[in-house]
Amino acid sequence: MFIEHGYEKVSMRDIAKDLGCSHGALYYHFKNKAALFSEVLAFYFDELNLLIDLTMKQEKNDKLQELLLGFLRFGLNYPYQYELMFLLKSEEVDSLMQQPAAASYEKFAAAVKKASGKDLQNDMIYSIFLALHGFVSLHLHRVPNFEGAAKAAAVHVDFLRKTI
Amino acid sequence: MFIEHGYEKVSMRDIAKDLGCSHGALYYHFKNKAALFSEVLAFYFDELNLLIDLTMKQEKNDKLQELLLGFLRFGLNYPYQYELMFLLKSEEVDSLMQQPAAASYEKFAAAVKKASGKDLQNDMIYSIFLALHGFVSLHLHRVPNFEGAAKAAAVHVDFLRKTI
DNA sequence: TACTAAAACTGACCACTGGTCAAAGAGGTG
DNA sequence: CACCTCTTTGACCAGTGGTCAGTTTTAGTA
Repeated sequence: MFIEHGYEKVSMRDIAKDLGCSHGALYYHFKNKAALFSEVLAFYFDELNLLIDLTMKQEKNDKLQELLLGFLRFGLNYPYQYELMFLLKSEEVDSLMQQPAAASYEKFAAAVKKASGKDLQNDMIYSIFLALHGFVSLHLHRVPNFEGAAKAAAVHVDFLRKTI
Repeated sequence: MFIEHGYEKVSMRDIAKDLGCSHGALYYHFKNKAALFSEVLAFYFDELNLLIDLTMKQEKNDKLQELLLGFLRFGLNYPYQYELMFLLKSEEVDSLMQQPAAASYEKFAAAVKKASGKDLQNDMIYSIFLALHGFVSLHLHRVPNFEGAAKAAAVHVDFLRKTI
C-alpha cells in the first residue's frame, strides 16, 4: 500500500482494514507509523545493496555506466521507497533511515571507485552521487517509471562519465 | 510561520490564530492551504530570480562560480521554501509551483550559459542544475543553513566547474 | 439619514488523522 | 479450575483540512 500510494496517503486504519484487524493492534507491534514503515523500507535497502553487488559481479566492460544508470533506475522504479530512503526528513522517519542510507552509500561509493579503475577522490564520488540524487529527486513522481526518463537518464550519466 | 516551521507543521488554525481571525475566513481568500502557501512562495521565486540578476550584473571575474554557489546558498538558507519550490510533489502544490519553477530554471540556465563564456549544450546545463539540486535536497534540513555545508558546497561547485 | 448589496467573517460541523489505553479475549500450563 | 502472558479491541483524545448557513462589516446610493 505504501508503495502504491505513498507514506502520507496510507493511514494506519487503512492498513488495519486490509489486515482485518483494528488499528490499535498495529501499535502493539510497532511503536508508531514511522517504525512500521521503516521496516518495510529495510527490504528496499537490501534490494539496492543487492543491485550494486550484482552489477559488480556481472561480466561487462562498462560496469561504471551500469552502476550509475542502475541507481537512477532503482530510484525511479521505486519512487516512494526512494523518497523515504533518501529524501524524506520528518524527524521520526529520518532517524531510522540515516544509518542504512549511509551504509548503502558507502557500498555504492566503493563500487564506483572499483568500477572506474582509477583512484577517485571521495569528494568526487560524493559529487557524482549528489548529481544522481538530483536527477532522481527531480523526476520522482513526475514520471511513472524509469522508462519515462530513460533518455534523459542516459544523457545525465553520460555527462557524469565524462567527468571521471 | 511556514518559513520557521514548514508547511506540514503549520495549520490553517495556527495562521488564523496569529491573524486574529477564524480559520474559516482564510478559505474565503484562498482556495485551500496549498494555494495560500503558493502565494507565499511566489515571493521567493522572485527572490531567486533577483539573485540571478544581481550575480550577473556585478563586476566579478568568476560569475559562474558565484552563480552555482549562490544557488546552493539560496537553497540551504531558505530550506522550507526551496523544498516546496523544487522538491514537494503533493498534487495540489505541485501544479501551482511548476510554472514559476520552470521559469526560474530558464533564467538560471541562460545565466550559466552567459557566465561560462562558452556555448554550453542545454543537456549539460541541465545536468549541472541537477547536480546542484542534488546537493541542496540531500543537505536540506540536515544542516541549519548554508554555513553548515559551505565547505562541501565549495567542493561540489569546484567539481562542477571542472566539467565545464 | 436609511436602505441595500456585496464583501468578509464566524463557528459549528464533517470526515479524517496518529496515537493511547482499560478492558476483554485467546491460548497454554499446572 | 485458576493463573498467566500475549494479543486485540474499540472507545476515546486532540488535532487536521475543508465546508457552509448565517451573521456582521463595509461602502455606495437615494
